Amino acid sequence: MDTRERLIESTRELLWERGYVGTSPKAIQQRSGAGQGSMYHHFSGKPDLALAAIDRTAKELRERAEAAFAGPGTTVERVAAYLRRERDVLKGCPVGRLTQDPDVMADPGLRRPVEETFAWLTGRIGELLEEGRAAGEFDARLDPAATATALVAVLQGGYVLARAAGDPGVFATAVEGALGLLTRSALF
Amino acid sequence: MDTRERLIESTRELLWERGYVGTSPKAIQQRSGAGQGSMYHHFSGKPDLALAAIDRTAKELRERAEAAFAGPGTTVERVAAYLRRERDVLKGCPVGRLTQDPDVMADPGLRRPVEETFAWLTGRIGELLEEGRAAGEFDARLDPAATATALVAVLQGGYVLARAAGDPGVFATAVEGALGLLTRSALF
DNA sequence: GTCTATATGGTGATAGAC
DNA sequence: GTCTATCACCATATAGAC
Repeated sequence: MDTRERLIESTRELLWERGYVGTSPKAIQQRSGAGQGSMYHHFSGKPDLALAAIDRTAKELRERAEAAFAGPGTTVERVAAYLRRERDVLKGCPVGRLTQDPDVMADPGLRRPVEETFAWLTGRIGELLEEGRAAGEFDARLDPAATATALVAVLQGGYVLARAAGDPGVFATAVEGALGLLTRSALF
Repeated sequence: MDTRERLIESTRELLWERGYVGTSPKAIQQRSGAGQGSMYHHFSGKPDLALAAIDRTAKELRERAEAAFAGPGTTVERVAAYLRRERDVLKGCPVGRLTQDPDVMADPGLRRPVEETFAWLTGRIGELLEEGRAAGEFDARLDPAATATALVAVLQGGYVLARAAGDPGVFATAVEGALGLLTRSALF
């Protein structure tokens, strides 16, 4: 892995662990093993490096979601597979945590990938639920878009509650609670 | 409002807006109009002041929730009233945002009120749903505790999605999506 | 590409006068 | 109780040699 690559990967880790405000160029240099001059040669500064890191993290989230959605089963089963996917729960969502970072939200360039990621994810799950509704997989009175938004919110909130409790099981409980509601409505 | 009080209130605002890592003693002094010496006279330092602020914010959240739960209607209606309560959506949850702050989670004293708040809220909603189930308000196969966890997660995740989108409407959509699921299951 | 030197301002506090 | 002085260190770079 070359220096530029190590800088991006170290920044991704630090943004996940400490957020944008809590991540200093010095910390990035130390973790990546790159020097001051090296970092400013490859990137114009902290925002530029953070953008490269955030873009990659957002892309990765999207690819993992697509992989789960492409699996076998009914549409509801594929959505459930994504919700139940293995996760580093106590570390939180590497994209969702950025919404709490005032300096990220204040910078349109840094904010865009965050906004796009959730718009895409919610829209994609909404499409799947729409298909499921058309196939008669659950109560036709449910609004696919609103239900999709609620499911993505359960994931993001599940991270919050699990971190508060210091227990990854809380995330799983939230997901199963939501799937229980969706499944009950599937048995109408 | 005396100096001590202004220090606590200013810290509450700053923790909400910028988090613990993003809030400096200097910023607190400027917002409160208190001097350096004044702040260190009333509090031993940043963690001590943050604890006073977090405790008060947690207490407030609890009181507002109790007020909604004590309203009229069936238990499901009272839970719905809490979920739909007016909120400063784009500012996020003043307690939930602290779970993303590594320095808060690393300090047991600061972390305790956060942990207790969510344990209490989830447990309280679980009790209400348990009552509702006993009263036949919804599908008896639903697990009240898991459903309560999912509902609280929808709130916390709703804040995240609304901030990502820059649109408070997304929070409302998530809540209505979740209530739609709960209501459909009430019509079993 | 990478290094070291240098710079301005912020962070989180302590000391002691008033 | 509040103020000013002082401090050691960190944040976020820029400059220019190698």
